Amino acid sequence: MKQELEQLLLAAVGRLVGETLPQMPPAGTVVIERARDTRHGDFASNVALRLAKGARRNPRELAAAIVAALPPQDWVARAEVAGAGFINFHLAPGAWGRELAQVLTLGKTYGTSRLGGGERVLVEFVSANPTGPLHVGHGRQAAYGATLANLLAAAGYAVEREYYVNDAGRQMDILAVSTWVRYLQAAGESVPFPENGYRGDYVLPLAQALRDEAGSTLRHPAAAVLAGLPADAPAGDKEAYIDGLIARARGLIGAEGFRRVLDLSLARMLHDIRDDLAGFGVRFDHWVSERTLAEEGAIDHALQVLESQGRLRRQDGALWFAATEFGDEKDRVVVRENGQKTYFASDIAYHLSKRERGFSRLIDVLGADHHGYVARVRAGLMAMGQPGDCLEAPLIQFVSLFRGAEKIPMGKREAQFVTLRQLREEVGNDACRFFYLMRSHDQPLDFDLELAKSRSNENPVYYIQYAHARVASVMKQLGARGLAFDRAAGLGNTALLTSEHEQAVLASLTRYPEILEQAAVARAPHALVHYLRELANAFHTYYNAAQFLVEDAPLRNARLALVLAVQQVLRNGLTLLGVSAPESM
RNA sequence: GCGCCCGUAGCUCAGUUGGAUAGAGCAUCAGGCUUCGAACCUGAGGGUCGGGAGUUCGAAUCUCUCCGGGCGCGCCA
Repeated sequence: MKQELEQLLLAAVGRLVGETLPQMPPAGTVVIERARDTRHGDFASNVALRLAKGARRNPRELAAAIVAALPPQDWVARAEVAGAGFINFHLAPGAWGRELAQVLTLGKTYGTSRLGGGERVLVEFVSANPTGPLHVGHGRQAAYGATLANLLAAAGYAVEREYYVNDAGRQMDILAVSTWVRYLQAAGESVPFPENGYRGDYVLPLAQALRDEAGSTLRHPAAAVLAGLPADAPAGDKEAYIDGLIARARGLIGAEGFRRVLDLSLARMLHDIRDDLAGFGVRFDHWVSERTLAEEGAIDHALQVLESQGRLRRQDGALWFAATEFGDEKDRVVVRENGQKTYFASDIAYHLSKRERGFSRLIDVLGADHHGYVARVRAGLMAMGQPGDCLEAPLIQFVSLFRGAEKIPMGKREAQFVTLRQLREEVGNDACRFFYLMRSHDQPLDFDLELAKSRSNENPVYYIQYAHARVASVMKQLGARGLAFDRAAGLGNTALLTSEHEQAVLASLTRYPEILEQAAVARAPHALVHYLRELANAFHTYYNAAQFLVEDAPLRNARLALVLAVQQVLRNGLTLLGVSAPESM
C-alpha cells in the first residue's frame, strides 16, 4: 500500500519535471510516511517541502501541482495539501481490505520481505568464554542476537547464527587448574584456592566429574603441588602464582593429564551453556572452536595474508600489524616475543574465515565493554583485502538486576552472580526475552525481577499475550454459539469496517511489514516490541468498544476477519521475539 | 587525557534518512464489568527534550561547545 502510493507520487513528480520542476529529484526524496495524526489522513508526504527550494516555488503551490498530477486511484479517496505544504492521503473505505486478505492468506509469512535479496549474513552472538555459566548480561545478548537474526531472515537475508568458542587461551588453562585444585581439595589435600582462579560453585561439579572419571590418578600431595611456587595475592602476584600453578600441574600430571582436565571442564561448561541457550529458545547453526581454527592453520593463513600485503613488521622481538594504517589508534602485536600468537591474531583469522566462508555481511553482537576492539578487527579485515564496512558490531549495554527498588550486586569475581539459568527459572522465558528486548540495545537496562514475575497490570509482557488469547477466546465463544467463521464472507465485507476503532486497528495492523523492515534495517528488535504493544492496545480498545459476535453475519465475519488478522500478526511478531503466543492464559 | 555510548514527564523509556500540537507504560486522580476474558478500557493532570550557540522554511533529531553519567584505551582473553 505504502509502496504503491510512493509509485503514484513518483509518477506525479515525474510529470512536473521540465515545467514546474527543474529535474527529477534524487532517489529517496519522494517518500511516503504514515500520518501521525488521523486528521492528516492515512499517509503523508513532505516532498513538496523538500523540493520547494530547488524549484524556487512556494511549497503549498508545489504541493497543489503534485496533487493535480496524481493519477487517480479508486482506493485513494483524496489527496490534499495541508500545513506548510504536506500532502495528505486519505484512503477510500475498504482500501485496507486487500491487505487484510494478505494477512489471512499469507499467515505466518505475512510481513516478510525480499529486502535482503538473499544476501548472506553471519550473526555471531553470545560467544561467552566457556569458563563459567552464562550470566544475565549474556542473556541480553542472546535475546538480542537471536531476534536480530530472526528479523534479518524475515527481511529476506540468508542468515546463519554462530557462537565462537574461546577454548584456546590462558583462560582455559585457568579453568582447568581451578577444576584440578577443587579436585585435590575434595580428595583431602590442603591446597589453597588461587586468587585468580574461578571460584564459582559451578567448578565443584567439574571436580566431582573428574574424580568419577579419573579416580585418584591425578592426585598429588599438597606439598608437591605448592613447593617453590611464588606467593599468591595479596602478598604476591596472583598472575605469576597461577601461571606457576598451571606449569606445576602440567609437570605433575603431564601435558596429557592436564589436557584431560581441561577437556573435561570445557566439555561440561560448553554443555551447560548450550543447554541453557537451547532452554532459552536460542539456537546456533555453527559452534566454531578457536582451538580447531588454530589447529587447521587459520591463524597462520591470516598472518600469511597480512605478510603478503606487507602489513607486518618485527619490532622488539614481536611481530606487529600496522593497524594504524587502517584507522585503528595503535599498531597491534600478533605474535608475542615469546612466540605465542595473541588473541587478536586468532580473532582476525576468525573474521577472515567468516569472509572466506562466503558471508558478505558480518554482524558481531558484542557487550558494550568490547567496543574497543571493533576498530582493530575492522583494520585487520581491511588489511587482508576485505571491505571494512562488511563488519558491524551492535554493542549491547549492561543489565542491572533489581528486586523491586533494591539493586542486586553483581560482582564478576564474587561467586554469587546471578546466572541466566537462575533468571529464567525465576521469571520464565517469555518475560525474560520480552524484558531483554523491551529497551533499545544501546541503552543500559534495569531488569526488575519483581515486575517481570508479577501477574499484574504493571507487567507489559501479558498485555500482548492477552490480546492474542482474547481472540482465541472469541473464536471459542463463536463455536459455543453454534456459529462458524466464513472467511470469504469476512474478506468480502471489509468495507463494513468503518468505525473509528476498526480503522485504527487496520492502520496499525498493516504497518507490520513496514515495522519489520525498519527493525531489521536499524538492527532494532525493540521497535517490534513497541509496535506489538501498540497493536495490542488498538485491539483492546476495539474489543471494549464493540461486539464482534453480532447477529448481522456479513458484519460479524468482517469483524472476525479483522481480529483474526490481529491475532496472526501478534503471533508472527511474538514468534520473532521468541515469546510464546498462548491461546489462553 | 583520548575514543565510543548516553542524558526526553515524578519513575522506566519510545521517538535520530530533520517535519504538523514531543509520545507510551508505571505512579497519581476521576470513571467503566446482567454483554465475546476487567491480565482490559475511557478521561485528567504532569515537559527549559541536560545548558548554550549554530545550520534552515522547520531541530529531541545535524554541527560546535560546556555540564553530567556509563564503558573502553595490555606483547590479557
